[in-house]
Amino acid sequence: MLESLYLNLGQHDALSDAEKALLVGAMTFERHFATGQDIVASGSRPTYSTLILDGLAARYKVLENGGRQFTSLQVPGDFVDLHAFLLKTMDHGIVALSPCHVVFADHSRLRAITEEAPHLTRLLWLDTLVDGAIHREWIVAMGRRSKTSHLAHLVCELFVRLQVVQRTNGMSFHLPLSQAELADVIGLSVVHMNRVIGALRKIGVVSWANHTVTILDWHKLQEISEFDPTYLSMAREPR
Amino acid sequence: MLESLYLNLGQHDALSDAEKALLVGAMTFERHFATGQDIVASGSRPTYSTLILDGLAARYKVLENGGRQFTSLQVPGDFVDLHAFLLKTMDHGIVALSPCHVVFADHSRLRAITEEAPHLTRLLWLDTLVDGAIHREWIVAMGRRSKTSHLAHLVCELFVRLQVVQRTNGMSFHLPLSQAELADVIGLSVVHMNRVIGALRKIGVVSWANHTVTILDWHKLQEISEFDPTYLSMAREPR
DNA sequence: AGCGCCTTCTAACAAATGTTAATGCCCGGC
DNA sequence: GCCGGGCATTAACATTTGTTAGAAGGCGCT
Repeated sequence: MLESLYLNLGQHDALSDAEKALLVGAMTFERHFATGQDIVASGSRPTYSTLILDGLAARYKVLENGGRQFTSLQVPGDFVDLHAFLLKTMDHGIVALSPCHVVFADHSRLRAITEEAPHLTRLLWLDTLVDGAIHREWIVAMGRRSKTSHLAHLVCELFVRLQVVQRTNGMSFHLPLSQAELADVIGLSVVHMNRVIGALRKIGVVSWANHTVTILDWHKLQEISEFDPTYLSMAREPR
Repeated sequence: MLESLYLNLGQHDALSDAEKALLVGAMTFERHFATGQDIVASGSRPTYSTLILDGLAARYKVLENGGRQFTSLQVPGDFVDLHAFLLKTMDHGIVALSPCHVVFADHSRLRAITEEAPHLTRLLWLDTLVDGAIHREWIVAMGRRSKTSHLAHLVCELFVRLQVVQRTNGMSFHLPLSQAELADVIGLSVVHMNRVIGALRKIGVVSWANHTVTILDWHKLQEISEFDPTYLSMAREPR
């Protein structure tokens, strides 16, 4: 059941069978969320952390003027609120962007892992560090890239992350986001989001229809976005 | 010597004397960096992590067109590259924005802490999680706040973080950033950065001169920026 | 005091992005 | 098959932000 988690953690360093067993043992119950449902509410203090088995979710904050900003997209194999294990209080919400199948890991069992399994602890820590590295890349994209480049970068990132957990199909992947939702990822108005997607299409590097993105020219896409996957720490080495 | 680190980690949960001793034991040698010097180079694989004892530093990435974006500001008590302990390869550089006094912690000794001191490990992990929470807040600011609100938020954040490590003076703090550097924080052109600072001044919520920021109206500043310190996890509770 | 350099600040204009509104398309419910 | 609602797309116009250029201020150095 935890295959995608093994793929996610295992891309950085080898996972032993004992460690896999500890992860299985940390899981309590499973649940399904419908599109648009909150998986974790902002301000809550969960006593478990949520692992996505299938589906797409996102962290978000809402401002007083009603504006919403997604701060991350979460794919299968991601612990969407592993940080709440130590941060305690959620400072943001997490919403299902597609039907999501998740499983909950109890904080008490995660704590036991930190007491007894240092290597696995480091891998979980690393998982949150990669999260931070992705945040930094988003900050750079928002601050200093053109919007076209930003979107291209996002496509590259999602493709690579989904490939790790075997959710790509050739050079295509499913992206169940409306343009309004995408605008809340990039930080744009819907109208301009539409223009930017049109620009990427026009260049001919991607086709984008029916919520399916197909990369037509990976090399050029990478060039436009200056995408360098170093920040995803995909090298398998002792951690 | 590590007072500011104790203040930083200790704001989240109590630090025992044994833990403080472990931290002291992890430190190897000290060093000074001049303004503008790189403390850690992008692409390097450091075998130690750097703790700021005094001074201001920043993480940054540079794009091909020469644009630079800071992805975080680091104050005394911050481990600027604790994440490199597990990420291994630096995907960004770290530069001194003022004269910096730092001390290096060997990765082998940090690793020993993860093997032997679970609670201290969780506090160090937490430190990187707060880092991530700050990143998320920056993403929200870049994506959905007005530039004035973004700058106001930054002022609030820095004030609170500096207060924790006792680097404020009443409602003032020293911010040794040129407007060009500030523009690389917010993601603006220098000219527009100047306009935005002018706007904040005009509203009368801050005075800003000689690299010293004084908050004249905390309440209004907080209102403009919708600053809510929850994300900094300043509550002291078991972690 | 005078010089050179960096930084702040302004102006004028150009480009990017937001807003409002309208159109057409697709898809599910009846 | 028809209707209604959400979504994608486009247009026209407003606002924000960037660019280029230059003036003015501060500050260390000689």
